[in-house]
Amino acid sequence: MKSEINIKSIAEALSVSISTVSRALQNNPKIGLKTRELVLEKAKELKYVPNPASMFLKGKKMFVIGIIVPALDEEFFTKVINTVEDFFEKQGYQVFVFQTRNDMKRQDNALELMLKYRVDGLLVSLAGNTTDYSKFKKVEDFGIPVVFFDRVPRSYKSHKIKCDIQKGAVDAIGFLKDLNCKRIALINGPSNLDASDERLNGYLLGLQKNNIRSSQSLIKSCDLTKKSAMAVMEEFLSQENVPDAIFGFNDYVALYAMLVCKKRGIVPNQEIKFVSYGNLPITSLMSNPPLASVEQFPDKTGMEAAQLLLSIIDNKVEIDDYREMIIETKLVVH
Amino acid sequence: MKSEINIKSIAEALSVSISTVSRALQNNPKIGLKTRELVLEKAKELKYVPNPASMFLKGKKMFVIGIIVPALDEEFFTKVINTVEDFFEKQGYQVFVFQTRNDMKRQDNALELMLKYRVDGLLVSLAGNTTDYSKFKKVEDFGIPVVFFDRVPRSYKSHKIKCDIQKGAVDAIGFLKDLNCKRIALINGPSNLDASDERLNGYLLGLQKNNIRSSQSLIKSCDLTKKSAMAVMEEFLSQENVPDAIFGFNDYVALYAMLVCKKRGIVPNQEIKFVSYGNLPITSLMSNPPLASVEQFPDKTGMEAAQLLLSIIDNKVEIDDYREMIIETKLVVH
DNA sequence: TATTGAAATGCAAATGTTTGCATAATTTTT
DNA sequence: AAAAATTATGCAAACATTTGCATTTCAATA
Repeated sequence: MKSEINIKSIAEALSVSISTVSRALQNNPKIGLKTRELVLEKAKELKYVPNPASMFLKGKKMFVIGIIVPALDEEFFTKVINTVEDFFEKQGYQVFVFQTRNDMKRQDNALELMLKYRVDGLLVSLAGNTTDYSKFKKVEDFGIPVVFFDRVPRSYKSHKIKCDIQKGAVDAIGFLKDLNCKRIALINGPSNLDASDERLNGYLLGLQKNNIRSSQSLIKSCDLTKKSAMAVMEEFLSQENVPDAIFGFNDYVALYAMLVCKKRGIVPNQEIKFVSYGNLPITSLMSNPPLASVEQFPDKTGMEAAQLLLSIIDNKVEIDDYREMIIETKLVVH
Repeated sequence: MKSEINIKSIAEALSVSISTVSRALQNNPKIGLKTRELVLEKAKELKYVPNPASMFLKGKKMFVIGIIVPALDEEFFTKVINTVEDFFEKQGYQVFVFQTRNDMKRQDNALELMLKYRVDGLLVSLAGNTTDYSKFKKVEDFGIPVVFFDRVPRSYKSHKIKCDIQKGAVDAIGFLKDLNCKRIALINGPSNLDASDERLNGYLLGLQKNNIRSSQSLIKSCDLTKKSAMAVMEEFLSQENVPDAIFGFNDYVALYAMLVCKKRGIVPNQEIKFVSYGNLPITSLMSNPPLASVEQFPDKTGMEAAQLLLSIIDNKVEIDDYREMIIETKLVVH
């Protein structure tokens, strides 16, 4: 009901055939210059907007990429998005964004939308509570390639670009050991995240390598919200075995934990040292950022994921020739 | 070429007519229960995905809303996005996001995409360098309603939800006056932004109301990047007339300016007081946040914009019965 | 002038789905 | 048992555009 101008309207207004109009609009050289100009002019005059239906009917490419992230208010993801956009724009694609806010239902809806809009490819960082991958299967069965990045599925077979979380953890623990920390606590993320598992493993491995005894009382999880992270920190400060270092799931968690210290008059990074993941620019605004943070290179992650996706779209890599890539991490000391 | 499964495949597989399949998939009660179940089962088995072409051909609603913002890494916009999503999800719509990164060309591309995908409505916060509104005209002529929020066009007629920037500035200056500040500097945004004009006007009005003489040397602009904001602050500190207060375009600008102070050993908010716009949660993580910040209520902005857009979509408000709304601001002292 | 060749344009089929109308099958009523 | 009412299914047109093939138009050549 929106606009009733179609190529037929233009054809009638100019007394030419529909095919002539169609070809003129595509700048087909078979159409004479005069006719072509007339058509283009009339199209503008009538405010013609092509109906995408035929694109879908004829199975044409849409030149659109979808990117699904857990959250838009995490700097890591916006950095990835920017890189992906820059890359695909150069290739003539547009990128649109969808956030799941860590909800699988929203994620599934997003996948249906991508299917409906026939995107040419999909980059995904998983919602935290993803338990069922059938929608991803559906998308891929349909022929739309999916590349996971950062928060990648544990067992589901697919293309994956992830960073070496474990090595980052080992480095971080080593750094704290050198500062003579002995009671290093981990504020981890939710247990259903693969990323949490890897942090825990890296943390334990790091302790082991540095001959530090691990303790159940120094390992706690939060759901990554401010409230939850602060509550966990309160627990640490209230218990008998008070940590002398905090290893945060990411910079935000560390910053939230620091807030609790400040509230209690404890100056961060003195009695209690902080390290975390992300090395996000936001920390550069703080007077007391974490002493060190594991850089995860969102630019590189985004670039690798985008390049892999394009290769699959261009049939240079088979859609089911699943590739995995590990992005190196680096502990950055501030 | 992606998937060749259509309702015809299902119809043939079950030896029923295409119309029966179509109706069964729509849960049309005219179709017998057994048939319906058979069809649904077969559809799943064959991994049928409906072709959106017919939606477009028949002019059906897509139940999709687009939202275009200048940047995803500004907390204000992600908050608006969250609110808009929550609202529209309840109404059965999906929301997809596009960022322009303050580039009009990207914005125009995004508008073409919205047209191509036939979104039911559009929420837009303008790219900084928007000079030409013809693409917006095109979208609206086509019948897709557009509601601008926060960064709204100055002269282009449209639906607009914006906040009372000027009053915020006057309040902020009053606050600084009470702290005995006499040389209040403004670090404004780029001059092509309407939001910059309003801040300047509010700033000047505030000075006037408080009997403070304005000075050209206390007004500078940056392009909102960290580098640019810090450069401006350097200038202020190097010039003869050193400010005793900084009024920042937003919290980020103020935080960047504070970094310069710290680098020079000046403790922020002592010799030089800071106030800004946004009252963003991020400032709560700082040990020295701006003394006060003008809250712009992203939730309210998003909600009002979403509600207005829905009213237009539902034909409760005519698309060209342009509404404007001013969201009150509030100076929040930390 | 007739013939050839090229350029410009038109016809009609094809694409996937919905839907009003028609028909067929079944059940209910007389 | 026949007629009427109900239920289930099918036919075919409609939607906007593209495109292979056919046709027309016109200019150039023989």
